[in-house]
Amino acid sequence: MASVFEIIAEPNRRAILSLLVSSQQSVGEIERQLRMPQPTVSKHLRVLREAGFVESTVDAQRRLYRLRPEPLQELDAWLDPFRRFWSAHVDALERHLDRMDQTTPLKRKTRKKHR
Amino acid sequence: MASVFEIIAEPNRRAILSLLVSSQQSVGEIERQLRMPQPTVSKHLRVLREAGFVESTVDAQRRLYRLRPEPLQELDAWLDPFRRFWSAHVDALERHLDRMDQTTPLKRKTRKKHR
DNA sequence: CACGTATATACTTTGTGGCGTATATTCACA
DNA sequence: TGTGAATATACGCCACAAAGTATATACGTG
Repeated sequence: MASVFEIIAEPNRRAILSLLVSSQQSVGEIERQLRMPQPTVSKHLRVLREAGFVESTVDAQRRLYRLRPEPLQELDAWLDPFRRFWSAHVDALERHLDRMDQTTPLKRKTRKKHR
Repeated sequence: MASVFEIIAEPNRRAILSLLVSSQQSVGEIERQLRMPQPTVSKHLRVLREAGFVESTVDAQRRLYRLRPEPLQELDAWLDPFRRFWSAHVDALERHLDRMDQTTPLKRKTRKKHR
């Protein structure tokens, strides 16, 4: 399992990531909050760790897992060209509507600029 | 196959999406540019279409596929809390380095504000 | 209306990932 | 040092998705 995309394709892993966004958690805490069996949690954490999504520190018998930003930033970067695509689309739509404003000056709400 | 995440987990599908970001393409054009067998292209396009990533119009025997923004915007929205997380981290790091600047006024390059 | 092109679909096979169950490891503490 | 808690790992099983091959469908053109 290589890519960022395959890692986050698994719902339980996404749940774990979302849980860790607020603060670090031990395996047991994750297990309880997400109601999933302990081996499942450990196995997914292993995958996440090896892919760089999380890191852990030892606290006696507990391991505290916390988020690392890099892999999700990579995903964010992948989205970039698509963002350009859809903002271009919004622009085109707005130009279209503005043209309609000129041709048919009716009771239309004032067009607001985006961003 | 339900979620946006599972859809984009497949490398060939990501390749198709990246190809369509510039402009719409027929199945044959995709087939040639990505060097993948025609049934493979058609099957992935089916998945992408049913998940709302692409739409097609008929041009005689050809079908022209183009991108639709919604599903990837959904992914973008999912990333939101994580963006807050890592920008908080950059802030903390900067505060830390700024503090070091005060305590050890050495030959450090001038700290630049981000964003 | 026969033929070639473009695309979609059906069927089978194969590889892989996730889960459950059991067990190993590590640590604190009595 | 033995016992229980917390976590990790090993193994077997099953579901599912991707790919390949073959075939069907739709359309334009001679």
